[in-house]
Amino acid sequence: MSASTISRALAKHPRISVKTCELVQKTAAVMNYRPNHLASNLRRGKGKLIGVIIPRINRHFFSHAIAGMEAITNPAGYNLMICQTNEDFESEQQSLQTLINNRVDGIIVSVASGTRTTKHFKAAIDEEIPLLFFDRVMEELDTDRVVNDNFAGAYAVTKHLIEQGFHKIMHLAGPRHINVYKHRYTGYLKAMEEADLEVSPEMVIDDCLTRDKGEQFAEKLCDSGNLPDAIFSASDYSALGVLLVLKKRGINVPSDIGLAGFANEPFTEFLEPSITTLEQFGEDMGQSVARMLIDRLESKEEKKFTSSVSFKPQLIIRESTIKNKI
Amino acid sequence: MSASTISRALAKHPRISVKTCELVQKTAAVMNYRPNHLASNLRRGKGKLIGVIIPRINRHFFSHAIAGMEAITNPAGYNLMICQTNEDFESEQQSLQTLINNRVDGIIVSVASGTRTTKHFKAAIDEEIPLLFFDRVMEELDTDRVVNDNFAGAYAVTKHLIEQGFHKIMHLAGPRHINVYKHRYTGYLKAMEEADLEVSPEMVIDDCLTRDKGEQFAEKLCDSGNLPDAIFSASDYSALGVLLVLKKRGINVPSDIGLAGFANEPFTEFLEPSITTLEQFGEDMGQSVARMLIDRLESKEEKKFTSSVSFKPQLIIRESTIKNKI
DNA sequence: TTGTAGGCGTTATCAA
DNA sequence: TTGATAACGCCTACAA
Repeated sequence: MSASTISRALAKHPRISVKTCELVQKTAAVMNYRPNHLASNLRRGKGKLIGVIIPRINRHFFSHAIAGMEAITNPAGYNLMICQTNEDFESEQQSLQTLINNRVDGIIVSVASGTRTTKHFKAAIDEEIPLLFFDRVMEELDTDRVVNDNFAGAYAVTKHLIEQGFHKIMHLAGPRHINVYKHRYTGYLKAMEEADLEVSPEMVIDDCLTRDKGEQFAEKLCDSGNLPDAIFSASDYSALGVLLVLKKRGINVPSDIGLAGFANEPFTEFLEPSITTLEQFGEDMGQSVARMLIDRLESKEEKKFTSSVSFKPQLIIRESTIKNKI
Repeated sequence: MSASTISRALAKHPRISVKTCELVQKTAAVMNYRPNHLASNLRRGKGKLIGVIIPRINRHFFSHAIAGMEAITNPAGYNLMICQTNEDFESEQQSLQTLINNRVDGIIVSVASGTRTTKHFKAAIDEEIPLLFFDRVMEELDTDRVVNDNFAGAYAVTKHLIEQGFHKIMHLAGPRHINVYKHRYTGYLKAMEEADLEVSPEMVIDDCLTRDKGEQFAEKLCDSGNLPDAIFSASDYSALGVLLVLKKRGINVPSDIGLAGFANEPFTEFLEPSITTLEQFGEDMGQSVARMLIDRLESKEEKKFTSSVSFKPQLIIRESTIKNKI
């Protein structure tokens, strides 16, 4: 029997008799045949490789996202090539080149905070390598994407704070050129506006996403003596920093000041008080984006439109925002 | 100029003139030549692929380990193919087959807790695929490995507890057929023995590694009314479970009972009291094992002996074991 | 429905 | 020191 017949039988090609097909499959199993992916890859010019560019592998959200992607890509025969940018633009640019040189089948990107231009992504687009964004997107580019509805999340938590009786609510923000932080900001604004609460410029603190930054901010805030009713931080880490300083200073959360974060980092559950935050379903999002890419890669007709999936973060209400214990 | 000359020039083959070599390099750069890894892989019969089998990607320790491995393998041109076992033996066996079928260059394994036999690893050894163990090893197999010195870690923390005046110290243990938990157990035993402290069988609780198990254990313990002086858990998660129950029951840590965990999970720092534990340097360990594998793959002469690196966990003393605050 | 033949890009071997 | 050739194993256009 010729190699081509076998190849076709194994690939379940339609123009092959059922009998032959079954015979081949059985014989292949018996003689423990394993197709050589390397040869197949060369022939097809594709490596069954998916590139992933993320800020950091070992953050809670991203490690869960990777787990989700692997869960989809591995059984489908694709490998992941994972690159970390550490939020650095140069590194992102370089990772992209590496992936292109490796002839990856597709690229999933979560943009570094240092990135402000889309030029480097053109290289992938020029090579006709499908480019998908995950969580952190370049909104100017019309590509497949899986994101969080950060606006809804921020809106929900701010509204919750307001309903709890907090009125002067400050916001610890991230760089506004990143969709994620922009939307957390606008969601906050929207909720405040709807409640007729004023947001003066000094109520929004820029570039305050880390524990250190949160601590510095809280120290200054306490020194000023002019406390808000509550603080909604775009990051659990800066919320952590704030809480630690407030506790040190003897300011009670939530009775003196409410506090909420974003991302449901594991530690938020165990702080005292536990911190209200938003769960982001990283694993599901990872699965979703991987499925989206594989669909695009394996669908017969070229897809002419882009898909966009948005996950709604889940508000997790904890002690730090429940003003009046029952 | 012939393809072979160019190939040799690019590979810096010794039998090629310096002039030609330079010319080729320059020309390649000018015309933006990118070698096709796929073809090279086929020819060499190797895919520059490293398989990784771990219990779970998204655990703190393992996600850091992966980050460390990527940091080494990526620049060296290797990709990682990551498989999760979820501690299940079947899944481990299957992952191993998948990796072998993918013609990986080498395999790094952290054994699932469900695994009790080494038979399935023979397949990799038969195929002459280098097999390395990471953290969780099969001690019967003589392979390259990178591990924690769990004995030293457990010994150190137990000794610390004893020095703090805790004498009746219980141990929450994991499955003894896994080196990691066996050594945490024996390290504990050794420290107790050296201090002439008795360890009766009921002082060692088997299969108590999760938050749930820790809670169940603590409930029973409290009901019994017979509290030890301290508890050393082989897992931060069961230590967490214990702490939550003790707090609920109004038992003070550390003044009523001391508590220590293992692995320095991020939440241990923020619990109240913060928990004494051991840091495992996952990222460094990941780098180390990746380097070890690449060395083996790329060294000219076949290595005839196996390497073993042991990292010493760092004792991190926190509130949960400081009996007398100053 | 099946077989034949050629080529994907690289590299090892042999010959020049 | 360089060039020609073959082969890695699979896939597909074309022929039968």
